[in-house]
Formats: sequence, C-alpha cells, structure tokens
Amino acid sequence: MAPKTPQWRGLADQIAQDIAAGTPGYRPGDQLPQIRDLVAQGKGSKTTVLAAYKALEAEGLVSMVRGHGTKVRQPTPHQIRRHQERYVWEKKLALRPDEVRRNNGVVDKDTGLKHDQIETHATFSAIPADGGLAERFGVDTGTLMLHRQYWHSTPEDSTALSLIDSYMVHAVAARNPDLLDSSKEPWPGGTHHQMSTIGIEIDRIDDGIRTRLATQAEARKLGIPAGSAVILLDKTSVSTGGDVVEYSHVVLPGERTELRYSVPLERWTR
Amino acid sequence: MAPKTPQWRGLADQIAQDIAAGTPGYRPGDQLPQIRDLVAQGKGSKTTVLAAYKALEAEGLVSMVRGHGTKVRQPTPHQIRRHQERYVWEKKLALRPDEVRRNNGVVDKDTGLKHDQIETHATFSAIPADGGLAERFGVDTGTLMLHRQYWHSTPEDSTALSLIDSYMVHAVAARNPDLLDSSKEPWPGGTHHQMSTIGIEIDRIDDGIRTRLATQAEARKLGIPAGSAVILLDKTSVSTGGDVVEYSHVVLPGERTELRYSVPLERWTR
DNA sequence: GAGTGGTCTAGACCACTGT
DNA sequence: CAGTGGTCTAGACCACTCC
Repeated sequence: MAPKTPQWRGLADQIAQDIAAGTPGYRPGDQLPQIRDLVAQGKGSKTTVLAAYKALEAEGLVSMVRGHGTKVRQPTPHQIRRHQERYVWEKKLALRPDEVRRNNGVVDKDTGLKHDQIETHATFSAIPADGGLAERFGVDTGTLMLHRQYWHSTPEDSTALSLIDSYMVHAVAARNPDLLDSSKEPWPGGTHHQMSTIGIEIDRIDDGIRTRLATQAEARKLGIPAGSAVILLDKTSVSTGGDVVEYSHVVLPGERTELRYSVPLERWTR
Repeated sequence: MAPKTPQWRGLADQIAQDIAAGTPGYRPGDQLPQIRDLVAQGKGSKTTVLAAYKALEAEGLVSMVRGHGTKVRQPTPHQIRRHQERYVWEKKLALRPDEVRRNNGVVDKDTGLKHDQIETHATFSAIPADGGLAERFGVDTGTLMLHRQYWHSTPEDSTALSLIDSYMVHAVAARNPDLLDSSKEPWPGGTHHQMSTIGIEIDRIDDGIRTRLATQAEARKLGIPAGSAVILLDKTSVSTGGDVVEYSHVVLPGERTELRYSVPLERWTR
C-alpha cells in the first residue's frame, strides 16, 4: 500500500526540493512565501502550512522569526573537534613562554578563527556540590565548588560556538586567587596552565558523549532551530595523583559539529 | 515581564511533573488520560492537548501509539560504548581459538546481554560507489562495493540496538567467498577475523561522531520517539598498509547511548 | 466495530519585529 | 503602526490497533 504522506509533509518535501535545487526564491537568505499567502493559494489551512514550515525549521533548512518572516538558512560550516590532538596540544602549550601562550587559544583550533576574533564571556560563582558533582569529584555533598560558565562568540555574530559549565573544588582553585577572578579570562595558556599554578598536572582526560534535543534557551544562544539536536560532552580531567580536578559540561550545536577520535591498534606479531 | 508560556507548554510541564513525582496514574507503563477526556475537562482544544502530548513524546517521557493510547515510558537503560577498549578487545579476539570466538560477540560488550540473547539480522548487496564512498576508499566512482546492512535485537523485543551500514570494496571482500554470504552472520570473531581471512590486518580505527534528528524509519526501528535525536557514528578501518578497508555508518538511539573516550597525556618531565 | 491518536479546516486573537 | 509567525478553538473526518 502507499505509505500515506500527510499534506504538510508533502508541502515540506516540495519546498525542501526547491531549496536543494536552488530554485530562484529558494536560495540561502531568500524570504520564503508568507504562511498567509500559501493558505490563500490553497496549499492548506494555516495549521497545515505552519506544520510544513515547522518541519523544515526542525530539519535546519529554514529559520523562522516571529514578526519578521521565514528565510532559507545559510548552510552552516562544520566544526571538527579532534580532542585527542587538542588535549595533547593544550597540555604542551602550558609549558611554552608567556608570549606564545598569550597568542594562542584552544578555541581557535576548532573553528579556524583567529585568536583575536573570538570573544570570551565568563561568569563565575560558588555553589555547594549536589549529589552528582560530589560523586564525580569524590567529595561530600555540599562541598563548596567553583562554578565557571563560559561561552565564546565571534564579534559580528552573537551566537555562541559552545556553552560550557566548568566545575572545580573551590578550596583547590582558591590556592591561586586569580583563578577565582572572571576578569582574568581568557586565561593565556588554558586550563593546563591554570592547574600548573596550583601544583596540579593533568594526567588523563575522559570524554563522555551524549545527545538530546536542545532546550529553547540553548537553541537561542547557539543559533540553531528550536527542537534540533545538541551534543553533550562531559569532560573529566584526572590529575597525576588520580583525583578528578576539573569537570566540564559542554553543549555543542549538533548540526554543525563533528567529533573525531582515532583508536590505534597493536600489531599482531608475525 | 513574565516569560509567557503557551497553554500547551503549561499542560506538558504539569504532566511531566506528575511523572517525575510518581503520582499514581503517571508511573511507568500507566496509560495517560485520553486526549478527548482532557478536552472535555477543559484543558484546551484537541490541538492544544495534542501539542502538549507531542512535546512529552519528543522529550522521551511518553510513547503514543495511534489506535492504542499514550503511556508513560519505562526509563531506558543507558548503553555505554567504550570504543577504545572495544576495538582493542575485538582485535585480540580474532586470534583466539575457534571455540572462544564462537562464544563471544562484540555486541555483548555494549549491552551486557548474553551472547545467545542477541539476534543478528543481515542483508548483503553489491552497489557501485558514489562520490562519497569512492573518496573514502580512494577508489574510482562506480567501483563495485559490498554493502552489508545489520541490525541487532533481543528475541523478546524487536527494537534494534543500532542500525549498521557497512561497506567494503567488493573485489577485496570476494577473496573469501564466505564474506559475501549473509547466512554466515554473525561471524564468529568479528570484523578483524573476517579481515584476517583475506590477508588484511587493521591498524587503526577512526570514529567520527555527529548527531541529528531521527528519521521516521529510524525512530520506528530503534523504538525511540519520532523526532528525537540519534548519534551517527562513522567508523573507518585502516589497514597496516594504510588503505581504508572498511567503513561503517552506525545509527544509535541518542537518548540511551553514551560514548566514552579517554585521552592519556604525556607527563611533564620534572 | 469501538476506541484512540493524526490530520485538516476556517477563523479569531496574541506577540513580536520592524519602520 | 503594519506585517509576520504563534496559539487556540470547535468540530469533521481519517487511519490504525485491538477485540
């Protein structure tokens, strides 16, 4: 039997095809027909046409703004993150001279953007550890933690590249008062250098990767359609002493991010 | 000003809260009130109530089946995949005696299920390489490829644990005719043993990780709500000779999958 | 066939973005 | 203010599941 496609799906597919084909009026940046117009053209009731547009928005093809209109989105460039190389490189950076550290950032490596084209926004606070945090760090529930929220952006565009929530045990971070001062961000040389100022060397970083739909707030900040997917990256840094010294929860825009890991294998003896 | 929540959002939040609190009638497996009933109770029009239910479905809290009803979903167990350990272990398995290979599978490692509780479904075909495949393997467009589709399931439950599309150069795979025969699946000892029968040793595996919304077909096969997120894993196997010998595209249910990678760092000399 | 979700309509009114 | 998407209604009819 025919698979039975709803009317809104058919309309959405037709528009998607026009976009893919580059039909005039359906190129990136172009304004799509108003919902009311399509209703007047007999493409369906307002509910039906809206459903079609919503589907296209969820698929990342168009962006809808209330009061403004519906436009075809620019194809978004992929951001490829190779964490194995990145973490190794970042650790080495911490040992370089001040001059070098000041002119290099980790964010650049992902995006290909110049160091001075990236704005860092940081908000610091102190909070008691909830059950989850306490377990991660192996401390008692209620232990005071340093909570640092970051997001990075380019100057012309206020959409965030990622949303970062970073945690450390407050008493540990406080060994260097500069670490408690958000105006010191972006820190030249990154996390590894910060750690070195309080006598900590990071031995291993564990990444946990999950996905879910973006919340409305996340979608707005990251500039992605509401209801699209995000990648959740849980990054745990373990010191040479075997302690968890830092934990970051990173939200990445799913549609324009790819993570890469490489697993080398031991050769069979012949 | 008040953030202004739509009526459907309020209704969804209220039900979500009941589910979180374990209110009688809102426990896993319980049937939720019919849409028509809520309409009769004045919770809104059918469109409004349906929007609330749809939101809960997208969030993974309930499952809706046309003609049957809406139930609170069982919290789904997490599947944690540690590919570094997994790939290393799988390579070693290929060298073990037949007896051992026959009683171990890779799928078990992810799920904790017993070897004989997993059913493998395999479909093989031969297709010409499109541009993307040709580039990956470094062959000409149109080169004949072996395309193997797999999915695994437990006997009592027909939902797939993952959907796998695997590719090899057909002429290479054909060196061992058994590799072209889908009835030989599941192959005792996995991919590495298969490769060893045609004189190939895998030296390195590269994982690429992305995410997007599930298609309707994927959602149905994986038993996840329509419109929820999936993880896309692109797995490329490189031989000791430096050739790409196998490429798999794996679709994983986002809400019940976590990938883990660990990055060891060189110690600073002191 | 009874029951349940899914689609669709026609139209009213609200909320936000621009000028 | 005009213009555009977002929410909501009341009700009709369709498609699927289960008995």
